[in-house]
Amino acid sequence: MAKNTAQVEAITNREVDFAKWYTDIVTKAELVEYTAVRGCLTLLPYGYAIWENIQRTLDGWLKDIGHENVYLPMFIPESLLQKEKDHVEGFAPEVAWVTHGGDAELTERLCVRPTSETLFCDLYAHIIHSYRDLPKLYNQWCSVVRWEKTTRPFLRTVEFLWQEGHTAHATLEDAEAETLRILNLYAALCENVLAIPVISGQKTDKERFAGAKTTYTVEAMMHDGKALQSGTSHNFGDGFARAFDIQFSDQNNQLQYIYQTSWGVSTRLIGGLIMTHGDDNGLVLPPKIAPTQLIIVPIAQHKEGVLDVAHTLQYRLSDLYRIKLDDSDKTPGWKFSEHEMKGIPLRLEVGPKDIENQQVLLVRRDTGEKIPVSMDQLDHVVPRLLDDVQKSLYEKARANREARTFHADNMADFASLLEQQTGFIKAMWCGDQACEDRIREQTTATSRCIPFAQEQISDHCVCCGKPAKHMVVWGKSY
RNA sequence: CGGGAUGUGGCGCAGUUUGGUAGCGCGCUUCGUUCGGGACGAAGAGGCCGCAGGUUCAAAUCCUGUCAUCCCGACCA
Repeated sequence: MAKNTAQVEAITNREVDFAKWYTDIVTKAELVEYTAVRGCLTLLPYGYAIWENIQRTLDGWLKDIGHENVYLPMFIPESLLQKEKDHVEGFAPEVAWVTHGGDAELTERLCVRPTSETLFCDLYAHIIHSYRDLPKLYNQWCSVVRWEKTTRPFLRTVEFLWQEGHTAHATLEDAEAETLRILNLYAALCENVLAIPVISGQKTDKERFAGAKTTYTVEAMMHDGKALQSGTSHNFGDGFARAFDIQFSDQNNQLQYIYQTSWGVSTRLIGGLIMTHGDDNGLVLPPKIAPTQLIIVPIAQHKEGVLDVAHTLQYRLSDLYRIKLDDSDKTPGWKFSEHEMKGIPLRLEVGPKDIENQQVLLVRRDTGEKIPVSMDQLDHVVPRLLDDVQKSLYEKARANREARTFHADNMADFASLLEQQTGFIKAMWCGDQACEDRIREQTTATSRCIPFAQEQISDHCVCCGKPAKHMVVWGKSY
């Protein structure tokens, strides 16, 4: 069936200009509104609702495995930020400073938190004294500020919402287990809820978090083949503990440094959702995260009985699903396009003819497939379709990633593969940062991660030819 | 931070070259007719032309500065 051209022209074609398409979606789907401050966006109700769903899901999971939420200040005294050398070097260039309170200049300037490691360390130094105080499994939902030079909605903004978990443990092994436990949680969030396939692995030293011993990551591939770092989990070892002097007495009354982790996901995940599933008609949301899972569009709603039936259906289904009825006075065609732009997974059309036949028309957002369903079958069909949309979106994204993932055994192949198309390159690496730097210079690709699922592509480094240590996934990133 | 582009009713744009006091489409309001893929008609409302200086009798238009947005780099856990 031919699509009406008006709606196709409404947003930039995805294959023609992916960046423009993306910014069209974030505004036209009413996710964000630009503000007077560069890089700071208003999250509109629909965008914020997606975040609330992500938040609700992850927050529940974290609490299930013993984490507690806290809230620490948004200001960090300069002296505190300075305590861990690598950390401050990593963040100092992009922090915002508060220098005045009212008219009075502060004796010590305060930075607006770019992340809260230093505050958590300060806290832990105060409240951890004994092995009985461990572990501490704290999480914070907040916003942070990083004075980024270039910004893009959701992907990189000056202020953004996130959760940051900060945990303290008695041993390195406990910290490592926590780091990986959270990484798995992030992978599950991405794959099972957001339908975004990810590659779990370890960051190279070059890409590691400032002050961390080890950084793990879940890396996703967007529709255009670029990588999106979707969540990170860091094992700090006892580095911060030594810098902040956080010690506890163990069972043998010996003073020991604590071992710490930190981990976070942010509203960047919403950018991931858009760029993974969206199409030329707008956003496409997986049912598990969609603020509205099914939209009811009455046809000829002014006619006797139509709205009554629509309301009855809404009432009947709304116990189990997030449902809305659009009884505004727009035309049906307008509503179809609008709710497609918003990515609502299922549409239910009901009009006079349907009522006569005791049926409705269900339309899938992901495929456009139209499915007539008799009203008494709805309770069975809707959950099955929502489940199928969820799975299809994941499979489609996975297939795209596989189609854009290549192996390279030498630099010529590496470069020419990336010239032909954007995607992931799996290639062996010797572990030397000089090779990592050279690859970036020659191809603009960076190491995304050293996947846990290693493959033996060859036995030598793709760059220098020396014996290889790891298979690394490389790609251009957001 | 470097290179490029763009800022004109809510949105998208024309007008800038050649200075003369702002226009189109969509959207918005009201009424009527419509309603299974962004309906139609009629009547309305809405703009110190991003901001600040300057040149001029006169600036959306010329000059300087500045801010913002987008693209490409650099930077970025």
